[in-house]
Amino acid sequence: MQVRREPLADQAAELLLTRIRAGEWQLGQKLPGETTLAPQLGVGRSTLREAIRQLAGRGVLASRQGAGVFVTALDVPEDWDLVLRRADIVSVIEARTAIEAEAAALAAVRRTPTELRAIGRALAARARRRPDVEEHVDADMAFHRAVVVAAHNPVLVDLFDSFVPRSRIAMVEMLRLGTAADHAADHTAHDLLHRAIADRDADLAARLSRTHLTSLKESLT
Amino acid sequence: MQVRREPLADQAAELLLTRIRAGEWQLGQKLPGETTLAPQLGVGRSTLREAIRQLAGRGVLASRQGAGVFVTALDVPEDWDLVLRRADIVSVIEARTAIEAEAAALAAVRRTPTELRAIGRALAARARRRPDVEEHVDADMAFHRAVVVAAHNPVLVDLFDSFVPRSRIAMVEMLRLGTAADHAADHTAHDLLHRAIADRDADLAARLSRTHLTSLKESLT
DNA sequence: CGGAACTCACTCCTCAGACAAGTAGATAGG
DNA sequence: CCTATCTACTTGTCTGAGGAGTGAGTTCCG
Repeated sequence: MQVRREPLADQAAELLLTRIRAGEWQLGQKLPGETTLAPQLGVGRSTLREAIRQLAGRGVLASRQGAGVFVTALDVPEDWDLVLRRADIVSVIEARTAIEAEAAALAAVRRTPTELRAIGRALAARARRRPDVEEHVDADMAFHRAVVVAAHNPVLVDLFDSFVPRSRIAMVEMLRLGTAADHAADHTAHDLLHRAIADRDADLAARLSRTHLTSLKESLT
Repeated sequence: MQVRREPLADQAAELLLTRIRAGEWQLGQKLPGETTLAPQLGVGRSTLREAIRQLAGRGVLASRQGAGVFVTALDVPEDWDLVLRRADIVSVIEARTAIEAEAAALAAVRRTPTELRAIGRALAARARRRPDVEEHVDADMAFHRAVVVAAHNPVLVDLFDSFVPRSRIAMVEMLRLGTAADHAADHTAHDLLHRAIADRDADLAARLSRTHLTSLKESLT
């Protein structure tokens, strides 16, 4: 576990948010002035201002020149996509593992012939070599999505879709940074998953999904 | 309507957002440096920094010291809770199965002694008979949540929490409509899960979670 | 030739100080 | 009592300086 050095402004924002949630300042009330609050938190005034801006962007605070900074909401409608974007990539991959393994098992049982064909087409598209990294990642995502769609569960599909942006960024980065991508082994793994779903082998499909994503996780740490 | 003088930082943030949405910088790409962008927008560096912080709070931008400022999203999207409320309860339970089975396996590996004790306490509280159906459901949810928390993965916790309201409604309904609830068998199933996590048996923990939720799903159809 | 260690330019991060602009309560005058 | 002004306090903006992390190019060694 790496000790990530978080910017002071972010720390200050989090600290403020906890104090707001704790009820230190009621809704609509004014916070202490910047010149009071900054030394109290042990940061410079500009740093505190950046923290306030950050919370303002999230809708928690609002400042009025000459008057002060006011609390506009105590309960942040914790936007789900925001959580994902901020989250550690390892946590995201683990959640993806849960979703996709389950979906693969369900897909093996429920897939229609049409969906099976769609998975096969996505697999073929994925196998084509591309010079552009992003295109390859997109093709990979399309294959995985086809599997999830075949599970006939809209909740799982929505979950998968919400994971895509965050995973995409991480995978593009990983491939760009020359992490040795064993294309051949990668392709056989996907091919096996395709066949397991074709054979209606739910257990194998889940296992294959799991091992594939686990190795992805390990290559990211 | 009076000409409301908007702070420069807010104007800069809006301007940046429109340029991002216009596709001037792709998703995941780096923005020009502060020293370049500030004069270009006609504002000071600190003002630009506050604008960036504001967008960071909204999840559109993310800055990494030494590297630059990157686009993390082009738009802030839909409401997740709405999707769940509309969804079929079977789909929700299936998604819960995916999440909780994975979480149970991780919890078996990662749980601290404190967390194990918390799970035990939740189990004891759950065992106490209650006249009120809702209280029993809440106690059950608390137990399952304790397991997910022990998995040390904030994404899984948030996912679980988002499933709670919908699941709760369904379970209360089910218990009210006299669906034979075998309390004794139910309790032993939860007790076994507790022990599997105590014994660090990840495989067993996952299997127990899965069978428990599967039977719940079948009793709902 | 290949890879590891180093250098260095570039980036964001933080602080301090100064002044401008706006607000709201206190105050003085009608 | 009402109004206009004053004034202390607040946020807004800019500048300049130095600290710290990143990543690409370079050098050095086996």
